[in-house]
Amino acid sequence: MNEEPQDEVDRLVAAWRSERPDLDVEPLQVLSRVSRLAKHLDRARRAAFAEHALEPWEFDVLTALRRAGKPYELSPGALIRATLVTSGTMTNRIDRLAQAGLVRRRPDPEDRRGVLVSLTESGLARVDAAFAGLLRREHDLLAGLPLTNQRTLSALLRTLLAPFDS
Amino acid sequence: MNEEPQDEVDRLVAAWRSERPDLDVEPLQVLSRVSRLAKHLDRARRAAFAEHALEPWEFDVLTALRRAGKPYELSPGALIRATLVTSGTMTNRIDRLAQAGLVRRRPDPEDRRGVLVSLTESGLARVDAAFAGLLRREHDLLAGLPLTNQRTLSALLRTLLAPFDS
DNA sequence: GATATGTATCTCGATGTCAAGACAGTACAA
DNA sequence: TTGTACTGTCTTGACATCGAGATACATATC
Repeated sequence: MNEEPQDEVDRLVAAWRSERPDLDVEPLQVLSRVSRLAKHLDRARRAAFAEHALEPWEFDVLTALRRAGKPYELSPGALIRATLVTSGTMTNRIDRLAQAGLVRRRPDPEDRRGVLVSLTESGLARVDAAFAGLLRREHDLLAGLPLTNQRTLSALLRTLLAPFDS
Repeated sequence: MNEEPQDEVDRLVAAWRSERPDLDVEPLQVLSRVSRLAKHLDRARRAAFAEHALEPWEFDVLTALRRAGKPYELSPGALIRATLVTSGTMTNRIDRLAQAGLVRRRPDPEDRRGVLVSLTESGLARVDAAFAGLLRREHDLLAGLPLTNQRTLSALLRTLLAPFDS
């Protein structure tokens, strides 16, 4: 009845069952895997971006702008919502991206509290190259999973994610 | 044919399809959801641990020791492998946990390079309380998903995770 | 048993993040 | 139109992390 452990979470769950047989540790099967997989993905992404001399945080901001479409311009507030970081972090990120010549800041003509951040030519080129590279790598990571299974997986994850994004 | 977006990733994918129709962004359906969900989970965990005055990093180390079973003792190296952090980070974590009276350090009698870290009484009590609280919350997060679906989900995630943990 | 290579842990400096709060500007109700 | 609450951005200080390197000890090879 007992299967061989196939990943670290199988081992982790088995250890808990042995130490705390009174607890229902079933939730870990899903949620610990999500956390651990995300950690591994972070590392893989870091490696992918290194080829384009980009940090993951730089990529996050640049892609948000890229997705916005021409003129590739968003407010810091919109960038905050897109990247799930705090305002202090975003100010710092924009500063450094501007310093690196990848984005530009200008006052919002409609709201004098506001600022608009846009991609430079160089920022656009860099993010497009890095994104293509990332997709190649991510495609490889998923190679072991047939497309039908990928669809099932993303549908289930969407159910879990929806309450947060509502 | 076009469904309503149900989470942030649906919107993100739609934006990419519109901006870069030449690219196959299907991998994002799975992998972006994993990353974003992990980020939300981190926050939820942080909130759960706050009730027990524990930080997530403290919990990570303490649970690794707890799972080891009596005498709740592991080397820093084993803790590093269990938590996916670097050695510098782990030294720092152990220092602070020892300061807080939650773990104890002693020289490894078998290997004079080595050290063994173990839970104190107080550390054991804290981690057991926090773990029970975490499971309650995680159970609630998964409440929307029938157990069969949870099983499917964890099996698919395991397939993705296995190569990393080999 | 001497030398070389590997392993376990710690130290240190740089960095990115967060939380809290400051400040300027906007929106709306009285 | 004045007050009050709210919004958008930035500033600051504390903090956890990482990466590189240092140190001490262990193991393998000759």
